[in-house]
Amino acid sequence: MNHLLDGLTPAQRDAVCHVEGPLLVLAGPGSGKTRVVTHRVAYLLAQGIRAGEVLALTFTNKAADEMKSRLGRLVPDESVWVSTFHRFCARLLRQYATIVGIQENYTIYDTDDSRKTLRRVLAQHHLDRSTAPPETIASAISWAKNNLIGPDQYRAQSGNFLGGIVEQAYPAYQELLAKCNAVDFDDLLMHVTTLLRENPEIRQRLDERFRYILVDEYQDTNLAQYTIVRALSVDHPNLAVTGDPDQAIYGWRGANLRNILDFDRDFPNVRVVRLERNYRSTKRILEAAAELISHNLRRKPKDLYTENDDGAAVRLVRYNTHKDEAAGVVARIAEQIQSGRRRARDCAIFYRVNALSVPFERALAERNIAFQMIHGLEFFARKEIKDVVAYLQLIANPANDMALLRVINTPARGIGKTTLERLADHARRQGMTLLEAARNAPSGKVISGRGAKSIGGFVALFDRLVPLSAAPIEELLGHVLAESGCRAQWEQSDMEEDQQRLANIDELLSVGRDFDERHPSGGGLEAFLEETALVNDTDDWEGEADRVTLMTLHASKGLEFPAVFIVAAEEGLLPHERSRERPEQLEEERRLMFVGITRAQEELQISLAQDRDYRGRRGQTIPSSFLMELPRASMEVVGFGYDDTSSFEACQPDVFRRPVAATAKIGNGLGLTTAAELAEKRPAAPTPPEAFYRDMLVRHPEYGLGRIVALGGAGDGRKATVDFFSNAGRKKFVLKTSPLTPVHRK
DNA sequence: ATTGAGAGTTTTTTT
DNA sequence: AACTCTCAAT
Repeated sequence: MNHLLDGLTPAQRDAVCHVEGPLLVLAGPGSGKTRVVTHRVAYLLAQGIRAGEVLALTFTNKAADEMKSRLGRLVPDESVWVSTFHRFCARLLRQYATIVGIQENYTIYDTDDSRKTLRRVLAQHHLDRSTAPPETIASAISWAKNNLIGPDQYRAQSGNFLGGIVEQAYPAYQELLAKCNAVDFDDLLMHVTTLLRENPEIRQRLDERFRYILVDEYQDTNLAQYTIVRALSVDHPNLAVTGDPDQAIYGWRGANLRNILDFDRDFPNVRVVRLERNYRSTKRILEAAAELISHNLRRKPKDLYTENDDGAAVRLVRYNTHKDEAAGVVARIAEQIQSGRRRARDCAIFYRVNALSVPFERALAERNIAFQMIHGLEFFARKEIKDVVAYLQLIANPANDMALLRVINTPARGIGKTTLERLADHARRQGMTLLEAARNAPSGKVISGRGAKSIGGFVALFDRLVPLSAAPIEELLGHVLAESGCRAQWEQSDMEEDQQRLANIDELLSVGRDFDERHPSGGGLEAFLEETALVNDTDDWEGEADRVTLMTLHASKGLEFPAVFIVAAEEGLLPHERSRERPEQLEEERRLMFVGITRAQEELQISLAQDRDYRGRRGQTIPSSFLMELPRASMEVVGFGYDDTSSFEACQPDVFRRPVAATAKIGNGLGLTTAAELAEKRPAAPTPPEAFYRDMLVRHPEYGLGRIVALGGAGDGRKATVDFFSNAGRKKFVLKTSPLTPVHRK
């Protein structure tokens, strides 16, 4: 057992050796938290506690996988249940579904399905023309669920317009979910809290079963998660939570900082361990982080320190334009790679919003530096994947109307909008599911003869697939692809897009095969669907690949890199404009920057551009107010008029003038591209919109070569539709402002 | 039933 | 700038 304690500090050892009773580990960034948690689990097991009594909960699959693999190395023969909150709840509900009023074969709706369900509800109640966008209503419902306010309990404040709509929409939405035998992500948590609250004997049994519970990133828990964890720690209050209030960045998703701040009030006998020594960053970097976060008022002060070297000064750089910023950052990265001092994988670029990645992607591509982005379309959110998975969902849960709507005319079977509306009408009047309605679709009267025939064909297809539901997943998928005609449709097409779809489908087949291999005795369709619903591919960021990483500040939590570049530190972006109304939100933005800074091990640069194109508009920027809160005296400040700190203040909001001399200084001896170099690279005069014609070959800096297949509009509004030869597919551009250039053949 | 043009939207994100 | 959705025209 001694090896578990080797090399630990006294504080870390305290936490690891804590067995009975509540434990709060306040762990600063880079303080070896994961190590402490895994060693503690191993220690518990060494004390004779059975692995089955231990439950470790995380927020993300990535964190769960990380913990699992580190535990696997420490105690190879034991298997502790490590899971995300949602997966844990999904499992429990599979077992206790009927008690909370759903059936065991329930479907988990992702954001997309849940949004569609809500739209349907709004349309039915004629609320869809209200001024409240579905997005807003959805987040209000989500907020209510996370705060355990049920559909019948929701009451709008008088005079609150949005609240009034939500009060109507929420119960109707919930009813429609129930009818489809479906739950959304928030329901997974809310149903479990109901289960535990209304069934004391079940609660007690589970409390007994999970005697030792660990929760990671406790500062990000919302009321529902808090309630679940508390309910399971009544008779056996061996609850160990780890977290850092300064890294709470999910307040906008319902996380409640009070959960961690008041933990000692909930569990009076709590043992509190503080891990404040940082093993990750240089002194200079940690200093900057500490100074910044000290401006938050709503926090428990803490002493961050490190025995690491001073390291290089943190750099604060202002560039002329966003393009200069991208070129400058990338030039610096390129220089480090070329000189052999770093590898691409050592460098990361963080930004506040995804849209800011574009200039960096282009600059990296231009220099042929490999990069990976954590972003965008998740694998299981792609249309073709969702379509095929929807067939499986419908087989598993025939009440799932959303799945039926998705597949009934995919591929096209001549079942149009009118036919569907009548079918839905019929279903609603008869109180049936859409599938039931389709089965006895009254030909002639309600639905046209042709429509009824198509519907009949679909029902027959469904009936052919159902008997195969117990087959291995890969085989079932194969049948679905063949019988539905999806595969044939894509195979016959010569569109690049459809070829890409086939490739994605192959990927899905291999996911199925992998599942089959892991569940040789037949894991069950439901288990497979649960897995796909609760996974997304943000999780498979490859830490191993030798590539520069681009990601949002949010995504950076939990990671570390030798060299970090935080870009676009401008008012309105960081802090984001939508967070300026309330002081708590501003503090959260500050924490977000704190998280970003503390990812850096050796080198940190924070930058901004004086002029930035954003959302199609060009404008002058204002330096982030957070820059004023950094220890500038010990930093290297570049590009703020004169390269010294005193003039920094002159760049604050009211003054924008930039002496011409400063332009040259940006690149001076700092490994950055000089202004002159940048000017050379700037493209020649743009091609006028009229010069483009049909079938013309064009080049896009990101998507590569393509052919114009359609043109529309005139003058500045002239648009072109381009088919790219790469797998970017077909895209549309406003010619006046697009980066498209004609390709001239010799 | 498919296509096109126009309008409106655009934080962060797990699950 | 670019995406998504909606409505109208073919």
